[in-house]
Amino acid sequence: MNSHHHVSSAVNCFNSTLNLSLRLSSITSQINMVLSKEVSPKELQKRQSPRWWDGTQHNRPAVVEVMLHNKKEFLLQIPLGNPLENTGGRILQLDKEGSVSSLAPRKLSHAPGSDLHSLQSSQEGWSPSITREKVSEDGYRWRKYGQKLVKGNEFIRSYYKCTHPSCQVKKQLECSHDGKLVDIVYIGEHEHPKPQLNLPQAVGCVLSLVEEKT
DNA sequence: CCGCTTTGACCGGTT
DNA sequence: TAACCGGTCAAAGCG
Repeated sequence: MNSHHHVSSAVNCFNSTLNLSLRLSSITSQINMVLSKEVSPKELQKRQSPRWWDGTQHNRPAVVEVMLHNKKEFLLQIPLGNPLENTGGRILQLDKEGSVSSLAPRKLSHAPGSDLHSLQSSQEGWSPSITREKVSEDGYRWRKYGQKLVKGNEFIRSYYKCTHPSCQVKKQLECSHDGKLVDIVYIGEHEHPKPQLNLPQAVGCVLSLVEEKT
């Protein structure tokens, strides 16, 4: 629970940071993203759309190790000059052994009423439950408005909008065939409180940063 | 009936 | 200019 809280805080903190960075991207010189584990620039490039950076040396992101809430994290610093303005930051979720997961396979993906259940059940360790619950891991409600298999991508990308009236925040996620969450992108920032839930911590897998380095 | 997902079509930016 | 591609729309279907 404590770790949940920490994770949640970290998520919020970095979502804000990220979004702010994006907004001010014309001024700032870099964007930070939180990675669940260290990824090579090559791997990153593979996962990102080519629009993010062209893979040339000078555009390579730097992975920086930091301590965050007593946890070891990896920050990805992306040199601007990449057209990130419209895309938002990408938070990679490279789960190693299925620690993060649970998007049901496309057909089954209905998971109705998974709203609170999966969240609550996510107390075991923390199965992130980034499924299609209305109230998601980050505490907001999302509505899916599309999905697509992006060229060159191994997995299908799903598009979600925040359901809060007038909120324009979107997110994209990619899940592997067996339902494991692979990738999340948040676009924009919420300027409204999270919907009311009595969730202990609507934590989720926004970051699979639970490396529990002790 | 309502809110959501699904999914093919469409749009606009990029090459 | 056209082809390509990622993102979005919206009708249909579902629970």
